[in-house]
Amino acid sequence: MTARSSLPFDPIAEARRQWEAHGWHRAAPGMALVTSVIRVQQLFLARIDAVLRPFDLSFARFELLALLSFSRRGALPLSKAGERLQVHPASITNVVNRLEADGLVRRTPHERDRRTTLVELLPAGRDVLAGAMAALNEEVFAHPGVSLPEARAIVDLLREIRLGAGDFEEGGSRLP
Amino acid sequence: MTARSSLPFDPIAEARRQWEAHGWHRAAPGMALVTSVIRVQQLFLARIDAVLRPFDLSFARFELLALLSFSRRGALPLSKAGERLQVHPASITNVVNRLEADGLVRRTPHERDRRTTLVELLPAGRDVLAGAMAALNEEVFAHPGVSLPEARAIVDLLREIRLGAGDFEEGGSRLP
DNA sequence: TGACATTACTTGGACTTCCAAGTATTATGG
DNA sequence: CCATAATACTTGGAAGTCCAAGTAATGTCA
Repeated sequence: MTARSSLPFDPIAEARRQWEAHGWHRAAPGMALVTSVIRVQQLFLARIDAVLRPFDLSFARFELLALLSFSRRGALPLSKAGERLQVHPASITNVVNRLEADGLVRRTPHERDRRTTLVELLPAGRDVLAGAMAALNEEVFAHPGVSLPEARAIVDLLREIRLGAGDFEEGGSRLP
Repeated sequence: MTARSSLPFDPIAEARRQWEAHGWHRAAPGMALVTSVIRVQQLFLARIDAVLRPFDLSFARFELLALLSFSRRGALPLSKAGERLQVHPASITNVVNRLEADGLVRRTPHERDRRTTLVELLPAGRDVLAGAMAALNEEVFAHPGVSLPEARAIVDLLREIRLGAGDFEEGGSRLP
């Protein structure tokens, strides 16, 4: 679970020192930022995977179940799901295959557009999701490792990065 | 490269709305934090991979080359490298296999401890690293998508999360 | 209408990461 | 000293991701 023994020093601070020592002053802060984000993501994902393992879910599979449960009809085109979860179409196919094999969702043809396939949340999927959601909320999301104001601050700052990267449009309407 | 079309709204804000609507108030901020970190990591990693592709390097391979270049003798035990890069031993084996096949590093037996294998940076590896480092610094690290004070703020906040997760010990000595 | 582009999904392959188990070597304690 | 534990690395397998290419269906424009 990437839970190696803890180091006697901050590896990112050490890396920054190396960058400065080599004269890469303009890049050092960005390097520290990028490396920090990657590392914290690893830590979060390790915790998430550990919590979801008893439910036989990966985070990607959990996200798809959650997304479907929030949709009006409990069903979405694969393309819409991939767009919302920001993953490659092939990955969606893979995730849906797994969930379908476990009986948590099923594929349904689209009524008008025969290119499109819908993923539909099944009752069994809703049950598994409920348990996984409670566990994740309690064991990970409720204890992210920083105070509430700090969490808000990080989310706001990271939002700027996502916006700058063209992840979404500022101030759009609702309606997914 | 996970560079799907941009959404007309912020998917994380939308998710938070769903959490609140379901009464999961205690978990909503943490959910937004965790999801933000995961998404920004994907964005950074996509940019990094694109820049490193011409050098035939993954970020993991780049990190190992950089780590070796910073070490006094240009060589480290596999175990030390894995510890510093915070990855599974099997992953280090894999990364070293790739770099060795490309002639960028080589394995060397440890003089005293015959269990241990050293990875040694070869001149070809140093050359490739120099180019990749310049490209990464210029094209990614120098433009992380936020201002310098904001970058510092994020690094400091994320440091708290890493520290709380037992990633490293506060105020240790230098010496990697 | 009919060629051509676009969209939606699937498939196969290359990579990567992790875990579990196995081999080899070194350290430890009675 | 020797059985046992711990450490270092490798291997094989399961998952997951992405890309490139392929099939099928729909849209577009002359």
